[in-house]
Amino acid sequence: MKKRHTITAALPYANGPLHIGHLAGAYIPADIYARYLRLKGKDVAFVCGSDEHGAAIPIRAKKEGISPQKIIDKYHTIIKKSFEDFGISFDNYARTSSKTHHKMASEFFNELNTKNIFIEKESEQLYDIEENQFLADRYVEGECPKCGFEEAYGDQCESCGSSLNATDLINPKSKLSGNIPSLKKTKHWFLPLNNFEDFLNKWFLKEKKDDWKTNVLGQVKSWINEGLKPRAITRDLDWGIPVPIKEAIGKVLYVWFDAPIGYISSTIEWAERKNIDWKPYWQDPNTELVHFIGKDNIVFHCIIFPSILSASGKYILPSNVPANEFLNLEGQKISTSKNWAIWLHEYMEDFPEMQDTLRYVLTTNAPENKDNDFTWKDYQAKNNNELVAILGNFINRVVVLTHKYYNGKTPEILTLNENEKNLIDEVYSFPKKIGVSIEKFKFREAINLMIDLARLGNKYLADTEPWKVIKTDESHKVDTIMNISIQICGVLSLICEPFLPNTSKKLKNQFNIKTIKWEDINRNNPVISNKIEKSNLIFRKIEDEEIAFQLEKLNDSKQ
RNA sequence: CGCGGGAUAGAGCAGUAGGUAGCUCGUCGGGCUCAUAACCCGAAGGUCACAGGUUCGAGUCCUGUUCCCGCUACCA
Repeated sequence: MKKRHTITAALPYANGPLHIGHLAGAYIPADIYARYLRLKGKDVAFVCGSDEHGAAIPIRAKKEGISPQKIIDKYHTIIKKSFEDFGISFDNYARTSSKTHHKMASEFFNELNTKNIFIEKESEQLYDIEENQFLADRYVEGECPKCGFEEAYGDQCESCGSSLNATDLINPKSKLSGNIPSLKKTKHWFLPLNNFEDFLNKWFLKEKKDDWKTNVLGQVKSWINEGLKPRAITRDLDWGIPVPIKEAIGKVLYVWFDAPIGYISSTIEWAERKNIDWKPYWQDPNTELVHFIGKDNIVFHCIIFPSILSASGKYILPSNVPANEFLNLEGQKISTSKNWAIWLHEYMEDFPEMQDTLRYVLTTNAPENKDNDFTWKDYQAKNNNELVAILGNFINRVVVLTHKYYNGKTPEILTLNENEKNLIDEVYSFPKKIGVSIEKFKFREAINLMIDLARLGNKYLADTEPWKVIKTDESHKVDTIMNISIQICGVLSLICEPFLPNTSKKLKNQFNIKTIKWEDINRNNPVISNKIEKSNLIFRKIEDEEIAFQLEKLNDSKQ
């Protein structure tokens, strides 16, 4: 029985397009992991989808003067396209507005409600009489009591950053009508996380979590140690999944209650399409569940969602949550509202066919342990000095030499000396080493190893100098040199697949290599064919002007 | 304010059973010329945020301080 792996990547919120931070934080690492496991022959379900509920979407819709449905349709389409462009290989990309998801989330609520897991509490909340609607904190605007900023939200002041209660605001106004909100009683359903402290403690103590990232583990432990409180999982809002009980008319499920369930509904959609049972992917204890997220989502994936899953009793828990830190851009925080970002759909227009370059740069510079900075200059340097000069150039050298000396036909190995035997051993040790790094979620380390193999190839050519040897080559030494070099290219074409899927495809075509299982890449099974195609360069240099243009564009669009 | 993470060569990062500080890029010098002026070799460059402490010995352990990021429960 093949081991099952359920891999999730954070559901992107469908109120804006994707930027490089999204890619670096969750989607590229998740994609590398999923592709690698598939190459190992594992049974993988890699799922994601658009998160289309929550208060921010109707607010955005109102601002743009269109319906919330239009907003989510628009951004779902853009987001989905970006994932396809960048080769994020989801088995299914769903949306939380789907029927499947509404049904699943409602069932979850009902199941836990029937089991009396929730508690109900009444509280007073701001209400807009004219709109006949309760106001989520985000719907209330007013003067910040701490800094005096006049457009503070009910939950937070964007100016001074303090957390607020909507009732603290001076001169509060409804964002819907502009009216002064009044207070009205309302009832909500709460998930009493305090009842889950024992479960969470056991879960974290029983299983050794030494392999979890310190940032994730530290955060989770601190939350548990501080003591957990009940958390409201319903909202007074008209956008979302209706709370599926009679007495809760006009209320919807809190977006963070339904969103993680979206991973499950996405898996269900996929399984239905494939006509297989989805349940083992979420309920078989032998399945390994991994959530890829950014550090802002740690509490939801390590405390709240596991509590919900355990309350149901049928589900497995994540075996790891390798959350990344944040990626900054040119020294500043990426910000959608300030338009300080590199949008993926714009990148594709400016750098068509160069998605692997961005994948490469974002992987080598991934914020695995701490916040990192993306700069255009670094992007250019990594492309020109590493992808072009080391990987692309090595491939090109081998292709050119093979065509020059052998017309594109692969020569045979005659004899191997001690150095070459060792070299071949080393070449075929890379898949294993890279696999170890990927399984530890050290993607930066893994991709550097991949480039190291190209370095090894360059060094081998420099050391053996076939262009000199060929002049007096009575013993056909060059045959062996080129055969080994071609094998290195072959191995590269296979092991770069998780990181650079487009490049891998090109290389496999050029060297006539078929995809084989990761474990089968070994010296008993030389990765080689008898013919090599001539073809275009696989990477191109990026000129200074292109970088200057991007920097200018970035600064011009800043708001 | 509380909690968690981070601070290491010009830049980006590794580095815990505590034992002469590493990698990539950049810079400088040399070699090679098959290759996208690419490749290969060598060198320079760091009081490991700051201040104390434990120790024969601290980037690594302890205490305090500073700065950056996140969380702090109705933004997602």
